Amino acid sequence: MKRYNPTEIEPKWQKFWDDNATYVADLNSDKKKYYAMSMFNYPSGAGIHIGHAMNYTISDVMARFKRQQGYESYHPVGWDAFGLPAENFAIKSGISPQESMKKIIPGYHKQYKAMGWSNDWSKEIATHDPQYYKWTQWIFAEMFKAGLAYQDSRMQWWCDKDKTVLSNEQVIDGKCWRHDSSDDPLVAKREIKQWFFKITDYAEELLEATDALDWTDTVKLAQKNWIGKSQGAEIDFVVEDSGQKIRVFTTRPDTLFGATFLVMAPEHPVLAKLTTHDQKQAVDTYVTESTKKSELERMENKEKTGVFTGSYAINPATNKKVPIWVADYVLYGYGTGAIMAVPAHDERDEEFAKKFDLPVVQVVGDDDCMKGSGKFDGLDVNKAREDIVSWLESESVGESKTTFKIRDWSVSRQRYWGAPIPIINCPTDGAVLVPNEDLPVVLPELDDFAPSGDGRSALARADDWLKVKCPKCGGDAERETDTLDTYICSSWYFLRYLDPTNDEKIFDSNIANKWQPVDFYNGGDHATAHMIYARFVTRFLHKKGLIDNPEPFKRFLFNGKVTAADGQMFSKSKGNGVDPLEIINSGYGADSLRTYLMFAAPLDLWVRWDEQGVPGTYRFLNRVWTLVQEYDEASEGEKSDAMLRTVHWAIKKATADIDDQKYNTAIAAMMELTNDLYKIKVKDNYGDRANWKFALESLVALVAPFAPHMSEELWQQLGHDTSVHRDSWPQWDDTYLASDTMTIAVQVNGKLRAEIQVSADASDDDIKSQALAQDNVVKFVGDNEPLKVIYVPKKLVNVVAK
RNA sequence: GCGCAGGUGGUGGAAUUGGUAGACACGAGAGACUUAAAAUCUCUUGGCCGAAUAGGCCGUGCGGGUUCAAGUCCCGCCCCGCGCACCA
Repeated sequence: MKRYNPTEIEPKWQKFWDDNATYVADLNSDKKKYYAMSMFNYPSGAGIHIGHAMNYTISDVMARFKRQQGYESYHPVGWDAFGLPAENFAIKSGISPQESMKKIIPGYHKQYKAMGWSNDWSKEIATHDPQYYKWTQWIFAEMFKAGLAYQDSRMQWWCDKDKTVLSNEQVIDGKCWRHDSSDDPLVAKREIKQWFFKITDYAEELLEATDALDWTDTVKLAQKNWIGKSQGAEIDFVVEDSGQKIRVFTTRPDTLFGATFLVMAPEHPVLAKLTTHDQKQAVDTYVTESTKKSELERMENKEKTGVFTGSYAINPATNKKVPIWVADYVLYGYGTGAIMAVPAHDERDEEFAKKFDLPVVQVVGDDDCMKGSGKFDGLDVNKAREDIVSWLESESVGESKTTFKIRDWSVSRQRYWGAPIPIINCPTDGAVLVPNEDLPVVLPELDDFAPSGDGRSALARADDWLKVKCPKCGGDAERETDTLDTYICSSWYFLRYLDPTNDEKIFDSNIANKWQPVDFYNGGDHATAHMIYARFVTRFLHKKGLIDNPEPFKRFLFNGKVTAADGQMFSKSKGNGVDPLEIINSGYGADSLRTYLMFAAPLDLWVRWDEQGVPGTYRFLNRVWTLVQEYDEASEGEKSDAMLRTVHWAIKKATADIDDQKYNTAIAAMMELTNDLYKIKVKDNYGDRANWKFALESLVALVAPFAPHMSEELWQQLGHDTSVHRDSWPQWDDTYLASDTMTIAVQVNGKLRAEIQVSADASDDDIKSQALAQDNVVKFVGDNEPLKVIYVPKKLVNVVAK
């Protein structure tokens, strides 16, 4: 008997699938989900593509496997794209993941090398995909034409390790998203001129559309919080003497009469103007110190700090003088960067007022009605809010205003890799778009990829590439040296996948509309950034009339991750990671690992790594294997249909569970089926060839999404010459699930006292009287007449007695 | 602080959404095979009483409640985890 040996089987089928990629991906099959799961035949799929992400090893594993498979490089779009959803797209579009991977692989390693990363794969030479860059650049160009891409100089997060700016979304706990280990530095802010996408223009509609999404509430809420809409008013305070206006944003215009001082952010541009001579030194010192502090330090220090500017403004409602302070608890990036402080009705202002002994004036009573607010006294706060805003507007000292927390998306990166921004900077014409016919702008080959040190990328040194003629005036000009955030690439790859070879346009709308939106998108760690960007770009393309549906993903599941046994995240610096390759190569194989990761817990739960887990699923796969081997060696014998009931039950259960993304219970059903078949084969010794063939084929096909290699091998052994991954999903037949008898639980006062077997067509009364006749029921009911007998059809009888 | 999701055996987790709690697996124990071990196969495994695969009592974080019936619903606590966090 042949033994189960993953080390031998897995490479064999990997090669087979590589050679027959389009054959495996069958567009016409309606077994989408099944395909989606089983398609990805790289062993790395164990860790990544079929569920729980082993978070820290993603890059390494991908790179190593790409190299094993003969690919020279990979890209984040790559691993995003290779996930479950990507397989979906690959299938829908009729191309294989391998094929799509070849399409979408811009360079990466060169930059890593430049960063001094030590991974051996960084030695590899990068390749770029001009086609993919071309359409990413085209999106930039269209955004630019629509006024949605603009350049601005502002303070921006800066990662010293990558020598690049980061978006707000890429800063996690004060650290760069790529460098977030304990030994990595905190990021700081720098003033840099860079490109932005005006995602704020879409804030309102992104927010409004969020509720209708069929996503989990947690993720929807994260999106809403990130967009962070607040309604309120902007109000002008005039500085005494100078006449300078200071505009503040508040969500509580009703408390205007209680505004007893103003607070400005240290970065506020008019601050210097209104600081008095006496206070100048104190203010300057404070501003310098607080800008030096990282935002994280500012947040950690909850103790309020601040300095008086020496100036006063007039509260437009009370006409009273209120002092103007500077304090870093006011954020320059939000609202107007200045606030009216109402210590009576705002905790933070109250804290500040207490510390610096500033006046507190109550303007809302316990009854939620206004007081001390002149003609607005007695009004309900909600009414007062409206009335005060109308009054402000009529007096031209303020207006109703809605503010969002979300900022424009910073898309410039000072990295070598990534699609170059298709802009030419001309001394006379300014920023000029590279004409469409000149796209793509391809990265030049360089020997040294380190950033140029002046805040620009390595591209600044590529003279031949850099120096060009202005498309408008023909004069000498230079290319933009920033490249685009790779998040842009991952914001639309799912659309390109549908039509990956189109040279004419970004994708064909008819094809895209046929498949969009994505039915089921499974990812990790993408509750905000990626999901908001992808929604934004899709909406933009929708507005351009390229795609009907403005939302990219119908369902989104944020899968859990595997953590170390102590619950901590895997991390390189802690050295507590688990390398999927080690497990695979130690003889258990990728199939066992994949199956374990799916079996350990529901997909959205985080699981702790358990060393015993993979041996467990290996044992299960081994049992499946053995069944097929023994069947092969057994000979014709007695007829038997003992296995059919359990087979049909398992097909039904597993199919429903997989549809529901309940992979753990689907696998449990397959294990039950296997255990049952073991018991049956002892009795009939595989005598009924036809029934056993059906049973084993069904089992193998069910297991295939989780253990694609082994199933393929067994499928061939069972006499097929087509792939198990092609239209093999078994059908169940309900007639085998019907039973002549059923088991009814019998309770007395809700406690289980007996079980009875009754025929399936027994009448309710019959069942009730049988239940009442049980010895144990009689014992507990006693002599008294039962008060009530409840029969829950096909389940239980509950006798209510005194 | 705000929000979200949870709390079930020694462990990971099941439970058709109000209907037999603990599926399946890990771990543990026993047996078969073996010179032996590993592998494999079979059985046992929530706690307590009991010879029992007779039956009983207790049991889903804690305290109350609704119901014929509560892991599931309601009220009040406690504890872990995650996300956001000086957003005016």
